[in-house]
Amino acid sequence: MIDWDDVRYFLAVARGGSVRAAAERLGVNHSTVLRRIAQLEQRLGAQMFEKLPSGYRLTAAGEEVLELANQMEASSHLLETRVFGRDQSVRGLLRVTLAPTLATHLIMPDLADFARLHPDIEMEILSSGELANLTNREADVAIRVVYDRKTLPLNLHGLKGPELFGGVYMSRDRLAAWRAGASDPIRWIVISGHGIPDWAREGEVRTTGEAFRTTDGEAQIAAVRQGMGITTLPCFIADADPLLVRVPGTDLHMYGTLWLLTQGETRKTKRVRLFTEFISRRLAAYAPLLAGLSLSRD
Amino acid sequence: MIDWDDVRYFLAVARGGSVRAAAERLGVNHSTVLRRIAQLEQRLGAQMFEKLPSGYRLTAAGEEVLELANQMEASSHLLETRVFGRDQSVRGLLRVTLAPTLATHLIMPDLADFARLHPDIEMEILSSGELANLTNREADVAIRVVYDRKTLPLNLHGLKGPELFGGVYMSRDRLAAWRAGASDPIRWIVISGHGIPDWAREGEVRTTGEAFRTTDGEAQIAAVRQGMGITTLPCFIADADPLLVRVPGTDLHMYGTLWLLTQGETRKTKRVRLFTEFISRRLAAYAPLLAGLSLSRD
DNA sequence: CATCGGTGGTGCGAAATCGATCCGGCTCGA
DNA sequence: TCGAGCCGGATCGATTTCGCACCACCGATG
Repeated sequence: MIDWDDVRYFLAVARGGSVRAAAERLGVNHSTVLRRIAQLEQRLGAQMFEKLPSGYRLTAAGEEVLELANQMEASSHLLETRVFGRDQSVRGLLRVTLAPTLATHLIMPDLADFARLHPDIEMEILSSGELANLTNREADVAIRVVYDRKTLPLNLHGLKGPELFGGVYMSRDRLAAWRAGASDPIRWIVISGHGIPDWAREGEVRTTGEAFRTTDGEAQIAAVRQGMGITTLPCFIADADPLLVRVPGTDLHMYGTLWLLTQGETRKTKRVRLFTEFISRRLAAYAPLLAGLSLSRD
Repeated sequence: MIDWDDVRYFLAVARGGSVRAAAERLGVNHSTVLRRIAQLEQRLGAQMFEKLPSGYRLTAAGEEVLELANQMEASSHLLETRVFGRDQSVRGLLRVTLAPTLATHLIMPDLADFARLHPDIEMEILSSGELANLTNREADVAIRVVYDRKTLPLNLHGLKGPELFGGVYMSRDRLAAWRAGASDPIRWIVISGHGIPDWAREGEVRTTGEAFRTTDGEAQIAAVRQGMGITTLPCFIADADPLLVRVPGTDLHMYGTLWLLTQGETRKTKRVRLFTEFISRRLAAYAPLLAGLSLSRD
């Protein structure tokens, strides 16, 4: 096997026309160039230069080598430019994964702010349903709601965020109608696969009929806004929605805790550190909202 | 400027999955690999591997490097083969890879003849189990048994040889004992991982008990010679063995076709042409033996 | 629980590489 | 004609690199 670095010396000689010129360009002693060219020729079993008194001149074989050496150089340059300082510099790609509801209802404005603040960071938001795998480097940072701290993967580094509370909600108009004595059925709205938590059944308003099942959270919100019935929602979504009110007689309940998760080596990069610091400050500011304590308008 | 040879080390680690595996593949000490990877990462200013207890794993930056390192390797291989292809002298190295059974039981005498005929050609026979990679120039010529022509690599040049047949064999003494009424169990002898082909089950002699499994072909032959039972073997091996006979009532079956494979530029060299012409003549002469038609002694 | 085979990491002495220097040959122009 | 300024090549001591022998760690295994 040839020493790839010898090809670099070969290129310098082919371009400089002499061993000494190549040595100067490479910043090494000319005897080093001499030895490495000799080594390359010996390993390839071919003469690539005519050793003239006026310098080194490419042979026919050398011309062919030159072509492929140029290819190697091109790849090497691409390699360097693409990756050089990738970790230290701000410039580069940052992938963030989070739950869709968090993205659309809460922190998308903050992501936008961050992107505006750091135009060199190419951002990719992965909020497509299921959890991305940090260990496989599908994402660099994950923002997750964790119900039980013990379920956190041990190989990830976690930064604890504020706690997230949920409540029982219904349409403001529907509640008014119910108070006025309307007898239309009020149904439970649930996402398929999920049940109705016990703590949500204690309100004054009684439901009737079968549950109304939706496929995802957005449809669930739409349904409750249309006055379809009662559902449980995170406070930060429902409290911010003027069409929704908490069902009288119900309490809040903790959904879980927000965690910023990063992984191994990627945590050390500048981009990831910038993002985690930024977003954790923003999350901290959201703490009252997330806890359901910001009912200024009600 | 990075040391281009470090990229070669990088490739080995990326493929081997660990520093030690890469070191073995490169034929150097693992601490050397460790140092050169560290040097490359430092010069590029980026982490290319996560240093896990289970080994080195590519980071996102490493994935990008890998792509371009592969390009460099491709150019390097082309460079080597191109130069080698220009070499028209008889003197030099010629590497041939073939299946171990072919080497030991059939064409080693022919390789010896060729070596005697061309003392200036330094020969290297690679018959260590797995297929050598011609594209990486691990070998110049490959002699392979090909079961399906479609599986031939498209980038290689193939010269078709004779067809290879196999049969069902057992020990001559064992068959005589069976005919005399001996009731000792006769077992199937198979190489671990291989099954018993349907076409081999049709003979007069019935097997009993569990299969007898061996790790390689040589052990298989030794077992059948000891009268352990019945097995399938290429005709050119078994017909040449006076201790073995075909099981009555069984037919021959085609194993595949012998192919002489050469690669790109190396095909043009004098040494390779000399060898392929020589060995294909010898193989053609073996055609009856390989087809199982030379039972002069039975 | 001990063991065993795998991993990455670390000093240290040996070995290979490099750099400085000198030498001879060639060319070209004063 | 002769010396300046190139060139490649050889030698030798300094420097870097490498291989070896360890260590700690982890996971599987008996």
